[in-house]
Amino acid sequence: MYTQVSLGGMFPSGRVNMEVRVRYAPSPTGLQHIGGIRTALFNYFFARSFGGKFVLRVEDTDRTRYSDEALDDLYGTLDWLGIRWDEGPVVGGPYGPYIQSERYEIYRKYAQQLIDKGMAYYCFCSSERLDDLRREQEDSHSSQQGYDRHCRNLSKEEIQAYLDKGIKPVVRLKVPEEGSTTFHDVLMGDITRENKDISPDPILLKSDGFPTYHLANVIDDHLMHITHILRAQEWIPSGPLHVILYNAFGWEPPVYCHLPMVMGNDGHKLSKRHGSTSVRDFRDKGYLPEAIINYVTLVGWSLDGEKQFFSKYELEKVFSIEKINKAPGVFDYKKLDWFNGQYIREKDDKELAGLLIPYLDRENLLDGMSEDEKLNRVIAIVPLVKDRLKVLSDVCDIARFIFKDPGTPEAKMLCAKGHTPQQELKALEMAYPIIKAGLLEGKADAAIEEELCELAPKLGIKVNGVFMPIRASVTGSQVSPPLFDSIRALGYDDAFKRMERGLEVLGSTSAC
RNA sequence: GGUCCCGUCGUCUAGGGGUUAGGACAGGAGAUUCUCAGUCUCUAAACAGCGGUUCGAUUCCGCUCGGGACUACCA
Repeated sequence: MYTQVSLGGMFPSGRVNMEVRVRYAPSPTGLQHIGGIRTALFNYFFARSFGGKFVLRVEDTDRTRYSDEALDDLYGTLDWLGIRWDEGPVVGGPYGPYIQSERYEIYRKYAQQLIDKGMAYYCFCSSERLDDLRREQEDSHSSQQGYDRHCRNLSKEEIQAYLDKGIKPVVRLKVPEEGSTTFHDVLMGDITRENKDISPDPILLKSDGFPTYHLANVIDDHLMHITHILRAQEWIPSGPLHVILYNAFGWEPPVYCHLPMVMGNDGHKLSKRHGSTSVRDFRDKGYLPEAIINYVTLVGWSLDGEKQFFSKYELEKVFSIEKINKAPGVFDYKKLDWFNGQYIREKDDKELAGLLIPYLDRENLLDGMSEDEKLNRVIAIVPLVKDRLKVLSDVCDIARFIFKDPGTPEAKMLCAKGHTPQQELKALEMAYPIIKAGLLEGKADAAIEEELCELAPKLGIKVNGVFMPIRASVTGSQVSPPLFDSIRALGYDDAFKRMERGLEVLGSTSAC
């Protein structure tokens, strides 16, 4: 036995030198899902790591669920993530069109080919009959599931009779009733299924003339010279079916690699009820593409279990299919938050300011400022917020007090934990002149801070009790960025006015 | 119901016939500190179970159990 680099199972017919061509083929029926985008990423990285081609194909053969918005979202999302496709809609390519609805005639032609070969047939069953059949099977717990092959052996005359009646047929695949079908999966190994357990004669061409996924995907993958199919594990059950189709056409199937699914914390397929699932949602909340890419590729894949930060560029080099995990993975929102925070902290102030402005704008906090003013003001506050952001939109809550008067605070708000309004009134009365004078004289923060701290023992309260009434007066909140920085960001005049207002509130309060 | 896939800390994972089973997030404790973050240190936490094979299994095999997917004129 010789040892050899075993890329064997990874290439069709063991051809190791061929160009890798993969595709991401979503259907534009909704916003791009985190799970879908992970499939796109895996395909993209796999292609890049082999210097191959990443093809985008739009599977819009279900015209009832199609939406323009979904298509825009697909392009917008990939663009935002920085995932460019080598061939596909917009950019074109040698095997187009890349939008399935524009390939209508192609599918009809190949379906006819199968009919001519006797490997597919017309079916005239009404959807009512099919519904009844399904219901019957369910009620009787029949082991026989699916279509009963009613039209499988219609004579020429019978077919013509139906056609004459104007009934629009569907085309069904003749799945062999005997034997078994095996396909190879890079991760899973060989997967075999008895032919009798394969969906009995699935529809290839719908009555509207459009193909179903099964037909379209096989034809397109072949015509587009796709070498590897990386798709979600939910497709495993139809793997043998697709192989039967390839065989029926006399084509060689590509190499399969079924990706583990992305689940919610309850172990079910990630869906809306678990939280945000569309990339657009994450983008709106202020997640960075770097964080999404990094985290999402880490569910179901890891390099060595140690390294956890990966740029897109690195992944294009280092991604490998054999390191994909077989087991489904739970999408951890908290961990995404952590990654996002890490990437936010890596930004320089100017870039981060540019990212933050749209969020501040969205809440009208920058009204009346020119673009230059906005940039300068926001750059100035970035140091205060940077460490406190999990998502970009957090900036609004953290920095709102700088741009908008929080209004007269409640007395309770002004009191540190365990301190009475009387104590806090005294504290603020004494602290205010110190801080005002200190700031105006340009004293060092540390010096002012020391003076304020010395107040605490004199008043018999905690240091926190000295700072809280100031903080809460100025920011309208018990949590804020560091006090002196906050005051400077706001401006002395406003800050002093708010402290005076705090004094009034405490002065007119007896208890809280 | 049938078919298929999966099974290491709560979560993402590394590892693999003999290891103190490693890392990260989340959790807990502490340090820093004007609050909140951030940062640093420490800590708790796993091989689903049962049978084999073997000198030795978490690792290989089988079964059980658990979880999931599919079972559309949707993809």
